[in-house]
Amino acid sequence: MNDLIISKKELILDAAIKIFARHGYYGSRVSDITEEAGIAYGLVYRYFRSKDDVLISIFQDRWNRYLKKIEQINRDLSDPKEKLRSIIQYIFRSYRQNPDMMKVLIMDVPRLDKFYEQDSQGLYNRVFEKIATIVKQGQDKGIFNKEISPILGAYMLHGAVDAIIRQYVYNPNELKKRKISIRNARDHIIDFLVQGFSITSESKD
Amino acid sequence: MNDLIISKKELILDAAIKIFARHGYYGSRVSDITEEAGIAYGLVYRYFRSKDDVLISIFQDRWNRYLKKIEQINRDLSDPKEKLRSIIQYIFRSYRQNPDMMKVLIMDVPRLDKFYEQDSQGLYNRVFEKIATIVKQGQDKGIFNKEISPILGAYMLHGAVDAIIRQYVYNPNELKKRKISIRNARDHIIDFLVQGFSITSESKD
Amino acid sequence: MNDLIISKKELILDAAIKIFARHGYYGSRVSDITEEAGIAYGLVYRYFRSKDDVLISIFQDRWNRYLKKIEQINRDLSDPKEKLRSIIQYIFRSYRQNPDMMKVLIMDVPRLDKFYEQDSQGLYNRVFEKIATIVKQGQDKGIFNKEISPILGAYMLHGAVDAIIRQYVYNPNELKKRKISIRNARDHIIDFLVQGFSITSESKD
Amino acid sequence: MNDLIISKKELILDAAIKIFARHGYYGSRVSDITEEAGIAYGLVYRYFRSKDDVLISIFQDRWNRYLKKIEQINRDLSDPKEKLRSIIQYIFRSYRQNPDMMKVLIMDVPRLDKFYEQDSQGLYNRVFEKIATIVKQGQDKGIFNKEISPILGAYMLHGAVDAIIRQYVYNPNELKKRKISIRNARDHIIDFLVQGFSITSESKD
DNA sequence: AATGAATGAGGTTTCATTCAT
DNA sequence: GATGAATGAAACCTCATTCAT
Repeated sequence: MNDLIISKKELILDAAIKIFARHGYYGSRVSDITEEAGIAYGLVYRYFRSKDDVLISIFQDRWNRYLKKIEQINRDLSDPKEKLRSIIQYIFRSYRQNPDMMKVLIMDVPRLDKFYEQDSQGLYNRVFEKIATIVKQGQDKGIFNKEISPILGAYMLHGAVDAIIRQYVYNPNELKKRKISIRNARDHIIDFLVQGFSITSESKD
Repeated sequence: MNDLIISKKELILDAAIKIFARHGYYGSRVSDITEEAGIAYGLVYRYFRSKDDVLISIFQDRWNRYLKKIEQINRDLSDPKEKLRSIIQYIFRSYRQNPDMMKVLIMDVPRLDKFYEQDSQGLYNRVFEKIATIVKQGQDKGIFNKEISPILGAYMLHGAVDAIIRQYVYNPNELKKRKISIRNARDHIIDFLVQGFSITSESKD
Repeated sequence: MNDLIISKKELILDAAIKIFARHGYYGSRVSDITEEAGIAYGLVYRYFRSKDDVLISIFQDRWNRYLKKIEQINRDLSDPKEKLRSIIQYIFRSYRQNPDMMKVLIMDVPRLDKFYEQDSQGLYNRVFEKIATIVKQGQDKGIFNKEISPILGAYMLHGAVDAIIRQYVYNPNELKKRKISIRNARDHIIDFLVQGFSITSESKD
Repeated sequence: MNDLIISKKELILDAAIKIFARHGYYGSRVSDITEEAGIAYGLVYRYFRSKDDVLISIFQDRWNRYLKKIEQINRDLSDPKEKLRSIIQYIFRSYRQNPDMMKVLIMDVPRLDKFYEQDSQGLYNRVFEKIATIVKQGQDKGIFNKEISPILGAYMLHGAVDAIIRQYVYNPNELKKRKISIRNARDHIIDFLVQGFSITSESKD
């Protein structure tokens, strides 16, 4: 029973994601959010300090889950390749389940000054460190190319994944034209990136 | 002689880059730009339709050059690996020469509604098509893995490069901590991406 | 026994005085008052019609006491000079006992629209009439200068006293610099004002 | 010709005085001011930092003139009694010429936090020091009672004058009832206050 | 009586754009 | 072309008041 009751905070956050995804953060009015949520204008300010705060909360809520997911993947799997594959799959799954959320995370969050403050950057960096650690494990195990800086690898992995998703969100025609489905794309990316990390005959030279 | 005279339009564009880089597009006022340029408040509107238009002009100016550069690389080099290497080097060189410009291109341009209108997307897509064509050449020559969609490869390449540059711009401490210089990073990326594209013993199976 | 129980109304009033004194009427939120009083947000509205009403109640509570005090002074003393002296002493004593209250009475009450409505002005004017009557008595007894309008005298007396207290409240450094204590000031004022009313060689001309 | 052109700043200030006098500072909207001035909404913010700033400017403009007037009185007259008389006359004349202005100065200015900042308090205190100096001169000349602290005298003088004017502004019925005209009042006050300062037979004892 | 979540009107300020000179 | 004063729409946030529990 209690599970059915969505907290007001959650309600606002969900509405904000929908609205931000539609018009972008700067194109969205607080009143759009409250209207979407079916609540009174001022109520947002009982749960959030400001409009900024709503956006940052979306980021933090989501990236905390992401961090936990990575930790879980770390526990459940042992092969670094599988771990990276799992992370990428998770990102794509998140996109399919809530494309609006992903849109907001990719397009709106990084525009916000507050995102670059200590608090959020800490969380942001922690995620990349975790991914870098996985790369490092692969290197130690002799699976991944030792030439690659683990942290740079983590950034590149994310950059590549984000770029693809961004195309699906904002420029889908180019991909439809070529008949590349999102699942297709995901598998390409996994192959490409995992291979990028791997030791090959060439890099063995 | 004429080359020494910077047109007013150019003057405004240069000032805008500096200002947008500093405070972001939404954090910048038109008056900030004119002040930086040392011109009258309203003059921007003689050269540009709107504030949006200024940002889009920066994008178009730059990406037209970028397109030409890729075409030149295409003419001058024949090895697809070398071509991609050259493109990546060009992007990093551009960043080193004008980091503000790159900041604006990565952070502000893609977050502007107008960027997703026909006009700009045409230019944007043309660049990615060119890069995709290079990947295709590599595949036809038996150098690149045929499994990879050329267009996805192009997006990933750019996404990875952008992600790294974004870290240098917004989160440099993490990279300084690890003593990874920008040139270092560039070479890592080149190795990683070019290998990602390449046929390897593994992908040959 | 009942005397020890402070009614909720009283509790709110005391909290309001503290809060209004600190931030001024317009700078104080109803929630500040309830927080200070340690009661629920909405409870103020069970005891008062509005925020205005709280301030007006402070005024009325206090000025009713003040009126009674003046009446008592009128009964207990006979010399008009002594009466005025007593009134001034009472005001200063009130200030010393509850400076916050005086701050509110001097600064907030007279700047509230509602204060100028019939209801409060009646009480306000009754006090000044009482003081004017004392001046009149002095004139009739040949002690006070008949040239002075009693009501104007009453206003001036209060204006002078209020001005001094206001300085102690808002600009105490100027008085500290000159080492004038509040009791000092009180005695000066009494002398000055009582003399102002008195018949002198000059005014006898 | 130039004299006929009122600067925009002046225009706004005049409108603000009218509006503040009518509804009080907190009851006045910036749009009321611009409407009264017949100008665009945002123009206020080209000439003033904020609504606060408009009110403070009124105070500073006026009190700077007041200070100059006192200085002029100081130069032109020699008898301290005459000087005080002149100051009081000046205040009453100001009131008659622009009652709205006086209303604002008495009722709105002292409510404003900014008024208590260094800048405005400096000006405020300088005026009182000047008046105190005149009292001191009178004491040195053997005309004024040495018992009175000059600065307290200055405060009392102003407090008494302000109190009377306030009654004319907000509570005129009480004075009309008693048929006391404003000029009447002025002369009473002058007599009362100047006598308050003077050496009398009584204070000579 | 007590609580505090919910309401929503209202006002300040910002700033892109226009326009008279 | 150049200037910068003028315009006014737009939106965030506050907070007095109400109301369901």
